[in-house]
Parts: sequence; C-alpha cells; structure tokens
Amino acid sequence: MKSEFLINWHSQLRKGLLPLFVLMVLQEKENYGYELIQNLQTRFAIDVAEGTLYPLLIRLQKEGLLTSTWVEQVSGIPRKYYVITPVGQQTLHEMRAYMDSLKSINQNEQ
Amino acid sequence: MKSEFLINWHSQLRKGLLPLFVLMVLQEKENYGYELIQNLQTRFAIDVAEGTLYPLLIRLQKEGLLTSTWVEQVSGIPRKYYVITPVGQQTLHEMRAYMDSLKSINQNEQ
DNA sequence: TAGAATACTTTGTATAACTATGTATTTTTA
DNA sequence: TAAAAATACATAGTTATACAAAGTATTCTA
Repeated sequence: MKSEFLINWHSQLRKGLLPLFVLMVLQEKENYGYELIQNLQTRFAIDVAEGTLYPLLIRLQKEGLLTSTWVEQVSGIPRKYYVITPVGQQTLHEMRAYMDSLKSINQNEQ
Repeated sequence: MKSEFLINWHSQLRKGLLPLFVLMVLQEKENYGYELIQNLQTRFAIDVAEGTLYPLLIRLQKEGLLTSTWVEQVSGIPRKYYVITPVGQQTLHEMRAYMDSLKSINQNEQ
C-alpha cells in the first residue's frame, strides 16, 4: 500500500508534469477536453480529474500556449477543441530540454 | 529570455523533484542543511533557497523519512545533520521507480 | 424512461515553493 | 579592528495549482 507521503508526492509532481504532458498530446493532434483525459491515461498512465484538466486548459490558453474553438457535432454535445500555438510549441521545446537535462544528471548513478 | 510561464512551471516542477533530489543526496551521505543546498546545486544544477529547504527537511523528518542530530563543531556554528531512514530509502526507491516509468513512456517519441 | 456516458465549468481546500525577514556565529577583508 | 561576507538555521505571508465535489446539459443505452 502506498504511503500518504507518496500519494502526496505524486500529486505535487503532477503540478509540473501535467502541463508538459498536455502540450505533448496536443503537439501531436488537437484534442477536446474529455478526449484529452483519455489520451493522458493511455499515453502517460495518468488519471486526471476534469476539475484538474479544465482549469489547466483555461490557464494554458490565457498564457497563449493554446487556442480553442467550439465545434458543433452532427450528433452529440459540442466539443471545445484545443490547439497548440507556436508559443506553446516553443515552450514545449524548452520544457523537454529541461527534462532531458534532468535525465543526463540522473545517469551518473549506480 | 524565459517566459513567465516557464519560470512558474519550473517552480511547480520542483515541488515534485525537490524531495526526490534531497533523498538522493542523503542516500549517498548525511548532510546538514547548508551543505545540502550546495550539493543540490552541484549535483542537480538546482538553486534552492534556505526558506525552501529547511521547511522541506522538517516535513521529511515529520514523515519519518529522515532523522536529524545536532552536531557541535570544534570551531563554528553547530550543524544539524540529516540522515535517511529505512522508510526514506523505501520511499526513494518507489520515487525512482515512478520516474523511470516516466522515462520509458517518453521514449516512444520522435 | 432511468441511468450511464459524454462534455464542460466552478467552488472550496490543502500543499508546498518562494520571498522576505530574523537570529546568531565565524571568517575574511579592507 | 571594525565591517562585510559567509555560514547555519528558522518562520511568516503570499501564491500557484491539484483535487474533490457539485453543478449544468446532452446523448446513448438497457
């Protein structure tokens, strides 16, 4: 059974990883929120609550990393599709560079 | 120049990484706070303010991952040395396992 | 027709980094 | 030798963000 500390650590780690993962998914293809939650699960084995993701998407959009458009469905509820912007791509690039630098640091371990 | 967003992202990412890095350093050798700040800088290229590290150390101790003892110096100010506990080592192990799982996920990228 | 699934939003709470400040001692330097 | 810098630890207030919970609305399914 996972300790209280580890559960909390995971939650804290997500504060950094989640924006990265979201940008990574959207880099490949535009997504609407509900779809993104499922892609994050299959792609990164990470369960994201709607109350976590939607505020994040709004924040990323406010920062200029994403744009969004409502798309009416022939059948079903309208979906808000999120697309990564050039600023978002540049930011993703720098995030990746930082993550890679961490990896190389961790290499000189037993 | 780094964007506001990236600066903030780094800060959020640290909330997850810092406990991991601290445990990694202490896994190798006991450290006192001030020394630890320097080791985190040389080892992980990460600048940690005292106001960040000391509360973290107190928290980790409260969680049972560390113990600490004051050591009087022949010359100089007494130092509080932090030592990783078995619980801390187990926790570190699980943190590493999780970090490794992230790495393998990130591998299937262009 | 009730319930599940889809789809987005908002409110309140908890966690933890960060800034700033404070205390105290020792070493360096001008 | 006095001032400044470095060493060493601690705490209060602010801010960002995950998360739980609840809400709104539509569509599909049994």
